[in-house]
Amino acid sequence: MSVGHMGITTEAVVGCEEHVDCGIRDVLDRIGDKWSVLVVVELAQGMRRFRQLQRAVPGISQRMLTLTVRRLERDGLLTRTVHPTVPPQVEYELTPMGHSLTRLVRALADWSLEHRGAIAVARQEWDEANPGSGIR
Amino acid sequence: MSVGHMGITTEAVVGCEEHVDCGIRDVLDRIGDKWSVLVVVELAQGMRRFRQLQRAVPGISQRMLTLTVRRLERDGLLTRTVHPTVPPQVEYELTPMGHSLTRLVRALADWSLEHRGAIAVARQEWDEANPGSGIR
DNA sequence: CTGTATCCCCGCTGATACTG
DNA sequence: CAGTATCAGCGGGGATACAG
Repeated sequence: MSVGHMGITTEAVVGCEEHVDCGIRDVLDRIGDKWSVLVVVELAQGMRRFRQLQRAVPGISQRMLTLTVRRLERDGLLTRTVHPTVPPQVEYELTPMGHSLTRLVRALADWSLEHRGAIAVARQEWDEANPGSGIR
Repeated sequence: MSVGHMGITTEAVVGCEEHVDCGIRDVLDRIGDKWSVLVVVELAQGMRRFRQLQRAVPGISQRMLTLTVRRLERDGLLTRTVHPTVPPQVEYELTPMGHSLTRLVRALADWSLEHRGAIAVARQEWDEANPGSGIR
């Protein structure tokens, strides 16, 4: 490995003065939960209403969708617009910061698609070499 | 029915157009836990022994370090080398796939450092606008 | 030093019922 | 439609003790 990693990582490297955690836990605490990234990915395609979001994210409950969008709104990653109509109509849309997050999420998806095969193989081999280990 | 170990994910790639999850949950289930990325970041700098890792990752317990490295080993992200010495000596090192994950983690860190200020502001404003909401 | 084995708490999440 | 309220279950993760 070459001595100097060039490119976009300089900022993170210099910001990493004290610990191994260079703000990484901050991001993961924010989007590492079960539903946030999925909601963000759906909203990356444009404005969505509550019910639309729930249909687009298979398996999410009403409660968890509410909690997820609230937290994303709190962090400034999306906006929530209430139209005082009957029936009520609430629109969710990513902020510019939310859109910047989608680029990160895309990188995650790319990495996953690129390596999921190799990981599946590694897992199977490890499980065969370590029967009954209890590790998941 | 298990799809099998040999299939390389053409199905997933095309399926990415249909579902909001393009393998994103796979990655997050793998590195979205409390300690994995921190261990990976430390190992990005080179081979480490068990005790070294524990000292480098503040707050991690013996139990969680063991579980974390086991899971990373199982997924083929690091290698575990046991030297039959007294006292025992075990070395952990990232695989090439583990190193490729490092680039992803750096992107996370970059994004975090770039936006943590804005997020902190957004949170404070939201909390002031929504007192006693219970959202965290 | 490098783990295993238990116990246990707490918070995330799902399910369900209810409301404006 | 878009939530809120409440309860229950499970699993992640910490503390501790023990072992090779």
